[in-house]
Amino acid sequence: MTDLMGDNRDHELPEGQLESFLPYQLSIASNAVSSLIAERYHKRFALKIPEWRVIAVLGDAHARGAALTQRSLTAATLMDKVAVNRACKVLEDRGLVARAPNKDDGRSHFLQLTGEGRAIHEEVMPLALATERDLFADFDAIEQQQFRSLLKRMRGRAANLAEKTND
Amino acid sequence: MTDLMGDNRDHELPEGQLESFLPYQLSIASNAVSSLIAERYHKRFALKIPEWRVIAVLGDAHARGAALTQRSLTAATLMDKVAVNRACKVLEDRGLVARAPNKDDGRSHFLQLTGEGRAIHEEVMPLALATERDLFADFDAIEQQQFRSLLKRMRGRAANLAEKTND
DNA sequence: CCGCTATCGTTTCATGGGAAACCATAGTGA
DNA sequence: TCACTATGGTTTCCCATGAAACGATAGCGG
Repeated sequence: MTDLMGDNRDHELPEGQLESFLPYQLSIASNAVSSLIAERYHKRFALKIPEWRVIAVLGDAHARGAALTQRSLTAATLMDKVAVNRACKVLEDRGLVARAPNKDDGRSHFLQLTGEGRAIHEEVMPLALATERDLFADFDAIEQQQFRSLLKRMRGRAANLAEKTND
Repeated sequence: MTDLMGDNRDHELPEGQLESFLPYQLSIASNAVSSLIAERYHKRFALKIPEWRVIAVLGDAHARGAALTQRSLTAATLMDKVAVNRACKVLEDRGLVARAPNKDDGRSHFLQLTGEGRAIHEEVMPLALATERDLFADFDAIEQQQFRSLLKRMRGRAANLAEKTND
């Protein structure tokens, strides 16, 4: 029973409950994926994930002819308003987004991609999609759809439980 | 009530690509779950997730009559060695973990739960499992298994891609 | 018009967590 | 035995992140 003291070769894989605990599995999977993404974007475009998200949303908005405030970016990306603000500032300094005055509300501006910003967007999205394809390489179509669906349900479930617990 | 005057095209829900981008879905799902867990543990036991993980692994080790070094905890939890060290220090200060000298290696110690630590472990694990059940409440057995399996494959895939990219 | 409150955006502050530096001990080869 | 390197653990430093405080403007009710 206490053989470990004598033979203290602590081999890996404790095979404990932690390994099979879902939030743990979810967390490490998410971390692994996020790290991969962050590394690729940083390496090729010097963009962090929050900045990339803003570009993705603004690019999409531009395609629909819309301009967004930071507020709507916050809603669209599910990021903190501070994170959005910082990302926008960085992108503005790099000349990838421009602010236009909002005549209806002096507190905010409308943000949109500049020409250069759109060029980056055009380059960045294929990399995103390629990475997604890489990740899904050994998933068939049904598994992909299931995975997305399960993630969405899990997220809704967690949010639901949180708001109940939260007093 | 904050319905911003019709002209304002502010409420467009992100019909965009971001919503359907897998790493995004994974990230927000993971965040939602982690937040829920963190809140519950913090509220009831004043434990943070790293500390909880260490307790889980040490409790499991104890059940097998094993004592672990920080090194093996690092391997078992996939956390940074600094994170492990900090968690251990906190748990030691709270009297939940004790260090025993490692006669074979003067640099490290064997860590194990104290009586009080085991008591916490006994309380904490049911909460973990209950939370997991809550999260899986509307998943049937097959979906649960699929979800775990898909997460594991995705994680392996990401790790694999990362090590290739990284030079 | 005048307060009062709510909201957008920005700045400031505190905290968490990782990278790298550091110390002590172990292992190795001459 | 004596260097030299490797490793477990600890400390230090830095950056990312979110909460709270803040300033400015908007909206609302007198």
